[in-house]
Amino acid sequence: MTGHNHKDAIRSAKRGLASEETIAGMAETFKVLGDQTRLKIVFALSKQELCVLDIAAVVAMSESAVSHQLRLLKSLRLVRQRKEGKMVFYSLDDEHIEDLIRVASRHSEE
Amino acid sequence: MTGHNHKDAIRSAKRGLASEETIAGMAETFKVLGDQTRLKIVFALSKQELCVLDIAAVVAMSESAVSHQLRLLKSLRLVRQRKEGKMVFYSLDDEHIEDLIRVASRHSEE
DNA sequence: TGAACGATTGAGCAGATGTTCAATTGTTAA
DNA sequence: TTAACAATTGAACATCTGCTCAATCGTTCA
Repeated sequence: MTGHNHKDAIRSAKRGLASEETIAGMAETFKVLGDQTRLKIVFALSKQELCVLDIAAVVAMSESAVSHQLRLLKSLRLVRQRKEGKMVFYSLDDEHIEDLIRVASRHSEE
Repeated sequence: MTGHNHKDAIRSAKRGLASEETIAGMAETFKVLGDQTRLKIVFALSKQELCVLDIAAVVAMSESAVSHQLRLLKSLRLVRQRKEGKMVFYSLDDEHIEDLIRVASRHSEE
């Protein structure tokens, strides 16, 4: 009689689940960090603001590729921009992101 | 003379960057959590072990879709399996993942 | 044995993703 | 004004992703 009660297990597991909205938000956050180019950009900006060309140099990607990714990061409010002459400086606009990166890097280095 | 020194900015930003290997590992972790189905599976398993059918019920996906995702989660060692009769019970196999979820959910609920 | 059940697998497909390339915008300096 | 530079944009493209569907495997039990 070591049976498994599906109904109870399902009910209990559903209770532990976050709301659809929260899940969607979390997945979006993870997804945006789940790309090497974007992750490097976020890393680079965590120390200082940088212009697009500098970011491109740091992450070793084309100016255009970086610009596309910055647009995405900006639309999700992870990043903020400041214009100065013909340059546009980007910086992090989300203090939680650095926490996530810290936890994940600890995890990856084991 | 409020000029911007590209060389210095790039050099300094590069220093702050994690190793290619670490970046790749982190991106992979974020990517695997950056999908609603997988995120729900991880959520569900954070409370208790569950068989495939129960997981499918909880995340409201087909048995097949869930099985495919479980295979991926297992290959990345986020999840572990235990056979019992004709059922296979899955559970979390990575204690860091729950930290990440905790941080991200705090982030998403603001 | 064979029917039922839980789980896995592979092919196929539609949609999403990330980069490149070329064109373009806006700003500065000659 | 023109040339050079920084950045952005859109189209095109190849690749990747995640699901469905049907077939299959393995186990239990009638």
